[in-house]
Amino acid sequence: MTETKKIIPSRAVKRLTLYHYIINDELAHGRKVVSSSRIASLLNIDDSQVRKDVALCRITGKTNVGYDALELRKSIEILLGFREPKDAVIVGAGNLGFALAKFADFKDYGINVLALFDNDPMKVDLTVSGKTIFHISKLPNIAKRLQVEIAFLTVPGRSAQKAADLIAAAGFKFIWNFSPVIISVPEGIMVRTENLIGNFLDFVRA
Amino acid sequence: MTETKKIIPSRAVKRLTLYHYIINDELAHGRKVVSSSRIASLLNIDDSQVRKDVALCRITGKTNVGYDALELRKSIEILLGFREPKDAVIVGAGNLGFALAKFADFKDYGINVLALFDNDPMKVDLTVSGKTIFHISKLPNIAKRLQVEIAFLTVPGRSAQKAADLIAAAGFKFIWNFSPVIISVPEGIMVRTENLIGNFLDFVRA
DNA sequence: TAGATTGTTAATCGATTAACAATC
DNA sequence: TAGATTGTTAATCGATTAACAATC
Repeated sequence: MTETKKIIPSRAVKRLTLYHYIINDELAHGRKVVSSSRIASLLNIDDSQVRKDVALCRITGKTNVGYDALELRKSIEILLGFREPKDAVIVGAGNLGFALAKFADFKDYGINVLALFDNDPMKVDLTVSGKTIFHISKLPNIAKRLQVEIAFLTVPGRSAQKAADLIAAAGFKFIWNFSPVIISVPEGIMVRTENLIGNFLDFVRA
Repeated sequence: MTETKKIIPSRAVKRLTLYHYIINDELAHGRKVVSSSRIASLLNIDDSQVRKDVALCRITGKTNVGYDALELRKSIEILLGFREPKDAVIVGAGNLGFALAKFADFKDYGINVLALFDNDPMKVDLTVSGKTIFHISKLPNIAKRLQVEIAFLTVPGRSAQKAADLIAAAGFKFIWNFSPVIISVPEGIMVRTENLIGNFLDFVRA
């Protein structure tokens, strides 16, 4: 097992998600058609880039008009799997964990948060957006019972590796890491580090 | 004014930030030297990529040994401007705003959060990590007084455009947008949308 | 029609990877 | 020395942009 199949380039997945944001907004404003140049100008990208990405959806637009917004939205949802919900748990019930647990938009994109975990006994049994906080020691049992493979790691950097070890031992396959630390995991487990600081620096650097 | 000068490629900035995470960890474990292959294997990238990025720092390693960890760390800090703190405020004092306000690591990377803003009167005058929450109506005054140019936008999607309008009107130059919405701003203001959902989908897509 | 927009190919651009001489 | 690592050039790869015929 070297790599997940990747028919759609990473960049395209990210852009298509942004197109989906835009189409939602266009529809909310009563616009039923959206053109490649409209999307492109909102994102400051090339319009032929948009058309190429849309081609991945296997739909066709109307010459002189643009794309049917509902049709394009639906195609993106199918292509990117918004309609095949993926379960996840959050490890670290701090503010960031709470924010992700409460993030209503996740559901629209097929991300289904089931529960939170923390090592603070004071937090255990509280609920956030209807999701229970469990003690971290329950992670292996509950993970197995719920068959969940995805963990969001929202603990402080100094605890990240230890938490990752627990997550790995509990049989998870994907760790979405929000801490500014590179964690090591056994072969076969995928880690994605959300590099907030790097993104910020790339953004504001003079 | 079309574009900020960009001597260092975006990708390199992000990778160098990750190298910094790694060097911190290596030093914490008493390792004073770090090689390109060590960094590369932790990040699953090519080792010549690492050497190329390091070359941007204008330091040289030791053949047969690697890079001096302290020297490389310092060079990255200087190159990326960690030592020239940038002030910012947070608009939206929800869980995500709180998480960013409390995120201790920001300081190490030159990100200095001064205050938070919210439209909920109940939150006004509370403090988070020593930072005061002000009513959103105070944004123009305080922004001018503090000379701050960067705003982190952490309100829900449905309020994002409205909040962005206030931020733009208050004279900010950079908006780091965490909501799943593409916001429109006047010419001359930079927006970066942190595409969490896109990143997630790119990560776990089968 | 004239004008606007798609779909797609070709050209350009930039980023990653491979290779290897130089070095200690 | 032998082995490991850097620094750098060349080769490859992939992504973006330009261009334009086809269409309504």
